[in-house]
Amino acid sequence: MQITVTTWNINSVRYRIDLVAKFIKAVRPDVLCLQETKCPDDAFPRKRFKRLGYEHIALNGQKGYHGVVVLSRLPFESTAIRDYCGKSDCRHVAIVLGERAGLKDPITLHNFYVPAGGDIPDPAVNAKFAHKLSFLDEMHLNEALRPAPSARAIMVGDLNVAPLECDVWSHKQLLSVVSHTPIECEKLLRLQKAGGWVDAVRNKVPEPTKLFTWWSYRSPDWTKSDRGRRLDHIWTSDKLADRVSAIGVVRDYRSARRPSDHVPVTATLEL
DNA sequence: ATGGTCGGCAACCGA
Repeated sequence: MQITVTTWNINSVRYRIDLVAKFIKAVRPDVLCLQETKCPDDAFPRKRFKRLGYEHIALNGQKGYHGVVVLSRLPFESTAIRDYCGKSDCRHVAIVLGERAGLKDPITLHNFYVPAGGDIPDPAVNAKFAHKLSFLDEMHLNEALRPAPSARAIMVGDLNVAPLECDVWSHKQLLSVVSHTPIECEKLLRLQKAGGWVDAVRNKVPEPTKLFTWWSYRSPDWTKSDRGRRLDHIWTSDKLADRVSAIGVVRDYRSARRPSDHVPVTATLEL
């Protein structure tokens, strides 16, 4: 049995619903995890996704900001939402795929949207950066994000950190740019290690090959200089690490009409 | 060195 999982920061699911539909028709992932849906749950385009084959939907959205969702062709056993940093700002949703999806051994899947952190990389003067660091600390300490060595789990999302030198267009020029500062890279890699997570994307596209999933809107032509960053991630628990057979990053979606600034990242698992 | 662009939602916020 094969399962494909996609993560994509869509920057308004309603504004970009046709682009998502196009991606679905081309790739047909079993599980589609979106971030920055910017959509209250009661306004979420459920019917459109059901028609596209995604009958099972785990929502955590709100008006205007942030928001995450897991859309699944496979039925799941349960869903969970957790608040971070004492805020109900819709940055996490989890599901468990189990018997109903045809899996004897269940898989827990977490979908995250880590705070971007603002512009100034100093928590003393920038509350947004302080929030981001606290969020990463809470992820580090959360027992639910430390699966047992025998457990099957997946973590995806816009983690808003490009932790490796080859995850950014220029390591030196981005050392003091939020998303690639040493403190956030260390915190992300620390929680990855503490949870026993394996970077599924880097297992397939190893260092030092550059790989990006995001290009700023503030660049007249993103293809000319290719100044991207790898902010979107797919990790698996150690138990699943050798089950990942393919990774796809579809850069073309950055060139779509009315694109998101992020592109979809897809993992194929052989179960 | 600086400013550059998005979407939501109706003046700026968050990115």
